[in-house]
Amino acid sequence: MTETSSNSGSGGGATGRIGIGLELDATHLKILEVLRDNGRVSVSALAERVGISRANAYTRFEALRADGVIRRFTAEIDHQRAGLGIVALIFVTVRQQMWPQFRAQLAQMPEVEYCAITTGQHDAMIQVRMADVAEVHAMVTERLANIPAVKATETVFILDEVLRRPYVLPSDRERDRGRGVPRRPAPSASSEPEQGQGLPLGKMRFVGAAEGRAALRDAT
Amino acid sequence: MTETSSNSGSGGGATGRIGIGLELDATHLKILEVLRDNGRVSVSALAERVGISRANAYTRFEALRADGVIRRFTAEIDHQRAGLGIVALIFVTVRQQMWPQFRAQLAQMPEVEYCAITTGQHDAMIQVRMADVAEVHAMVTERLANIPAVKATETVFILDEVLRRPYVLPSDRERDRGRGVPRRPAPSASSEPEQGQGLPLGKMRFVGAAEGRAALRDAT
DNA sequence: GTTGAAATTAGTACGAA
DNA sequence: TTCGTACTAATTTCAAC
Repeated sequence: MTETSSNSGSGGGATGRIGIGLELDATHLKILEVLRDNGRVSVSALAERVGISRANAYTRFEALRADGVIRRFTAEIDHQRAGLGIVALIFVTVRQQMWPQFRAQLAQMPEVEYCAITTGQHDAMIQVRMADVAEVHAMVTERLANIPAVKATETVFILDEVLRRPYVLPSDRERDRGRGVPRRPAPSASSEPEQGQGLPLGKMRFVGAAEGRAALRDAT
Repeated sequence: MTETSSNSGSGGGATGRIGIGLELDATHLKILEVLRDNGRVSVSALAERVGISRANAYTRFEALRADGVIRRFTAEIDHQRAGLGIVALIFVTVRQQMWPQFRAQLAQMPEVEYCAITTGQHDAMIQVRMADVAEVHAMVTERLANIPAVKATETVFILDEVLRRPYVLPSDRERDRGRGVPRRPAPSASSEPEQGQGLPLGKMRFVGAAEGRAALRDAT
């Protein structure tokens, strides 16, 4: 069997446990880098690119998959050609007691490509792909609106997808090899950059959770 | 050489040419469906699953890649394990005349995973992955703020990524069969709620393009 | 962790339905 | 077009180093 039986992936969340089952070194990151750009390389070619032996590559490759660092392999598809050229973002305000229902309903909407719980004015952002604009409208008004957990929605359309990188890796920024993955988020003291003097901070605005959530209870 | 020399992808965007070079039939969609869920299947296994001969599978597979319907193959990575557990959305207001500069700057930010031009209150949405919250702050205040094209930003953090499907296909909606795509945790009482007819349209809100958005497309 | 050889599988070409 | 088969080249596995 040559086939990589992919695990389900797309999972339960960024807020999950941090428990580390595999210590990632620079070689692991290099492997991830290669596989991200070309998920169909043979392990032999992978070993050659990373600069390790084949057996080592097989071991690490399987370890990464078994440990869940690699969730699955997938094909990136041109949605326009596939018939789903319309992309929309739907920002949802959820009744706080009904999150489980909201999640359950979401799982039954195959046209939803992405959903994240966010801080800020809204509670969640949903990304959908549709054949035309009318379908988006139908989706929002007929399906989302009928979910009791959904208190309100706000929809914007995506005019152009400027950038879509497969999956960002730490090595994208830290080009220095030999350093592994930062095990723990550094305390603000060490990593806090000298945020300088000429920064136009005035035009920046961070939206915390509390701000939007407070108004959420009162609003309809 | 078995390796699929992936094209660059992630490029100019969804607004590209619409010209259809390949008529996609049901078999093509089935192939895409299989490859989306497991980008590393051998063509032999692919042929077996789709129900066509190996030779046919090779032909169609290569046609889909050559025609650009399949942009590339990639590995889905657990960002938490890889050391980038913090996700943030940055909504950017862009000075309309300076859109090309904005794009150019964006291309030089490898930590940006996704960027889309949207209708609505803001002009663009950027998704970034970072090791910690401080890095997001640094990114926004030091890098984005210094781009002249950026007029203002608004940042929200992602608390949980509920759903992330590889890539939605048209066939996802047509199949209500049991083994469809939606195999995500829908544990609780999760059956069909009565999809009533009364649409609570009042709580819906569509946000159209902001003023002067027409100049955006020309400037690109 | 690395190399090398054996067994298996993948990729290609060609003829036939 | 699609299928089936044979041929060639590559990969994976497993062994010893």
